[in-house]
Amino acid sequence: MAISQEISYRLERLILDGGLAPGQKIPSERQLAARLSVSRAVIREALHELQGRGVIETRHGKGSFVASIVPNTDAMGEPGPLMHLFEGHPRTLYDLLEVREQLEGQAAFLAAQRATSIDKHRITKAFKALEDTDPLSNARPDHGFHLAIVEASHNPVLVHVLNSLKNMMLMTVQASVANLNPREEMRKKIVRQHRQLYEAVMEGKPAVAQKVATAHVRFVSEAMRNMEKEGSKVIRMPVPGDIPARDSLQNPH
Amino acid sequence: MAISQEISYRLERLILDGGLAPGQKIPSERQLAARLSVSRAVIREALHELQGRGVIETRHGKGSFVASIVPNTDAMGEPGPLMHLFEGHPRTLYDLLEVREQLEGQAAFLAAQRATSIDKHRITKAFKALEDTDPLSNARPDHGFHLAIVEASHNPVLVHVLNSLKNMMLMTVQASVANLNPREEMRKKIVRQHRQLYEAVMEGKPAVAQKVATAHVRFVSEAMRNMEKEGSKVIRMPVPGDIPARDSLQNPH
DNA sequence: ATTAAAAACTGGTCTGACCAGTGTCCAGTG
DNA sequence: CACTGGACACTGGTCAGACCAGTTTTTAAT
Repeated sequence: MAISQEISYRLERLILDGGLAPGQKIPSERQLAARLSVSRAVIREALHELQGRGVIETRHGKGSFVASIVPNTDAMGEPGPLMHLFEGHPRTLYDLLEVREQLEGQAAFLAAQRATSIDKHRITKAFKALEDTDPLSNARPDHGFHLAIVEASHNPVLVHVLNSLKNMMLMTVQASVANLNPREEMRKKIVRQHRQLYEAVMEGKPAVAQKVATAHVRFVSEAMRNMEKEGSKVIRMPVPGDIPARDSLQNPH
Repeated sequence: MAISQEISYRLERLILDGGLAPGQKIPSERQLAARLSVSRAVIREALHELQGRGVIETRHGKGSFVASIVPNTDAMGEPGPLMHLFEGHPRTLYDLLEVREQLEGQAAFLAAQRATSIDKHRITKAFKALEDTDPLSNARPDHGFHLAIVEASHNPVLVHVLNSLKNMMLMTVQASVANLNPREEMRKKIVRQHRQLYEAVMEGKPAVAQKVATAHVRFVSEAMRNMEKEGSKVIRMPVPGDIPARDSLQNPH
């Protein structure tokens, strides 16, 4: 194996095993090169590898620093090996929505087909909560409504996959409702879509439910696209310097 | 932003957006350096970054190659977040196929819509391998054919999700082809379905491709259901120490 | 035609130089 | 005295050319 890779592994293990804390500065390239008796080039290559892996961040004139490790582990679903796809690639968001469009439609279809009276009760409850809520803070009800429908599909695999996708979205996007609702026309359209979806599921019309749900996701997706064109930042990228405050631990002056 | 990062970004977008297909060779470092008017060093740094991100693989003396998207990263021994769903619930297999039906259809749709000439070449190659193979041992070609189509969709999220589902299936089911092919009528039907799918994708008929792919999965699913009724064991419970070859995706050599 | 050596690729490493940001520290200024 | 400015000593970023080490292709001898 190449030297640069051995070094990148050694450094990564050093970091992950706790030898170096997030935000902490890594020795300079020249120091590492001297210390490990290799050229500066291989050090730089090793560091770039770690950089690509998100383990460190490098700032011109300052040095390289251990990146804050993904704060996962919370009750939410796995951060996933997919996360790296997002870094700097807004397009992936739309890939994601493209898939969601399909699955959300299927969920609606199955829900309309299989929902039991208990499911329907839950869906109704969630729907009313959605209607009664202040548009400004209705991210949670919105989620709850869709979740109720997905669960009514009685397909655990579907539930899991959609849940994963949603978690991935939450990590990259400001909640869509929070972005879209402020615009009155859009808000009204979304409310109508929700109502149509609700009714189709309750009345047991799978084909209609699927169509409405698919259209709903597509609508949201395109709305985001437009907003992006208008300059609003939809994607939230990891920005250097976004890893603040930890430096204070480090520089004793 | 540093030049090396701009380059790595450009290359990655090129790859994800379909300019370069998995397994394909990337121009040599010296060529890239000359073409982009930068030193070889920055090219190497950019490539190391992509390497760290798992986008490419480099082999001494041969060159750098686009990695099969979503190869592993979480691989090796991970039981997987979903595995617990299966324990003692054969039904989940059909839930899984239900979802796959939808996604495989979408993949076919997108592939028919977006496949580049390179994609088409790979698909054709996989298809011919499928036709030329002894039905008894054609689990791999079958997999390769479907994978080629999915990757031609140029939606990394879709690739990842389907790959996850497929891994789950491999852990629970004897490869469907191995079960189904012995029955001559079924084998013929499946071969015809494959051919239809192939032609629809190659001729750029998204709607047809989607329909055929969906029908194909459904057919396999129902065939399994029937076999189960007849007493054949389809489900294979996960056994410790089983964890079969996840590397099934890895290509090029 | 077969085979073995040679040449022409590929990536991997080294060296030493210079450019470009950042922070420090000290002299000269008000 | 406080303050500003600039030299200087860091940091990473880029460049050039050389050579080593695998791989493939071409060539030449059998």
